[in-house]
Amino acid sequence: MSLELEQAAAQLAELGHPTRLGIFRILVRAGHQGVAVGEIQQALDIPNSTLSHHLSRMTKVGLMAQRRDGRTLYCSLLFNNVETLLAFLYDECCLGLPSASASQSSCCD
Amino acid sequence: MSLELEQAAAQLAELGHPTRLGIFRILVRAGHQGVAVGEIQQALDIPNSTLSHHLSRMTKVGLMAQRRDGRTLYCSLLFNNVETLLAFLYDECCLGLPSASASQSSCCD
DNA sequence: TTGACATTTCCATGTTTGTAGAAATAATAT
DNA sequence: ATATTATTTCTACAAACATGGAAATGTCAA
Repeated sequence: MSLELEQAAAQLAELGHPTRLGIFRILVRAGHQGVAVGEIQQALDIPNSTLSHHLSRMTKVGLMAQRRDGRTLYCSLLFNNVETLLAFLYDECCLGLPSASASQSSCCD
Repeated sequence: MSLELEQAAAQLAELGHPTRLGIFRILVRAGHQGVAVGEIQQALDIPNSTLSHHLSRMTKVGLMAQRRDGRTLYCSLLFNNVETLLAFLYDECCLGLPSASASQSSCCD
């Protein structure tokens, strides 16, 4: 089983949790500058230890990164990696089809 | 937390497992006609009960469906639902950005 | 150098998952 | 009826995960 697939699966597994998908959503909207952990906590209203656990998981698989500024930590999405992941899925979905390039503009009908 | 997000998270969680992502890959390539369970088993070389477990999970969240023809069961991707899922992610990623529509052609740089 | 703030690490606990052998079910052929 | 093929359900168990309280860490301000 390819490393690429293992990597994609690991990242998808992290996105596959309501709270973390919610975090993802917030991070996307925040753009490259990122959001403070505390801001995420306020938005989602969950205990700090629980949030921290989810953030560290997402960081571990390369979905986001953290950078400290004074006493607040900013989280920001690793957009490159997210795009790689989505590209993987789209390749599997559309370009992966034997006849896709020739006969169809979209495989998902 | 919205139902749409819960649904997306549930489907992503299923894709977030190497074996199941491998199944997904096979199903995509098989197109609408689908693949026999036995064929998937041969391709992945895992015990029938383990495979069956993964297939039922994927079915449960609406990623695929099964249809019997004689004594073989064919599995096929629910392409509509997969596209909905990918659209959700893409919306979150690109259209979700406040300034996306105005200033950028892609958010994932 | 004490106090407040922001966040993580540690710890404990209950829940879900992944795995696979063995038995059961379904469909077909002889 | 019986055997064969195809697949699921049952069962059990270890490993991983999710949750959150409490204590620890890092940073700044007075």
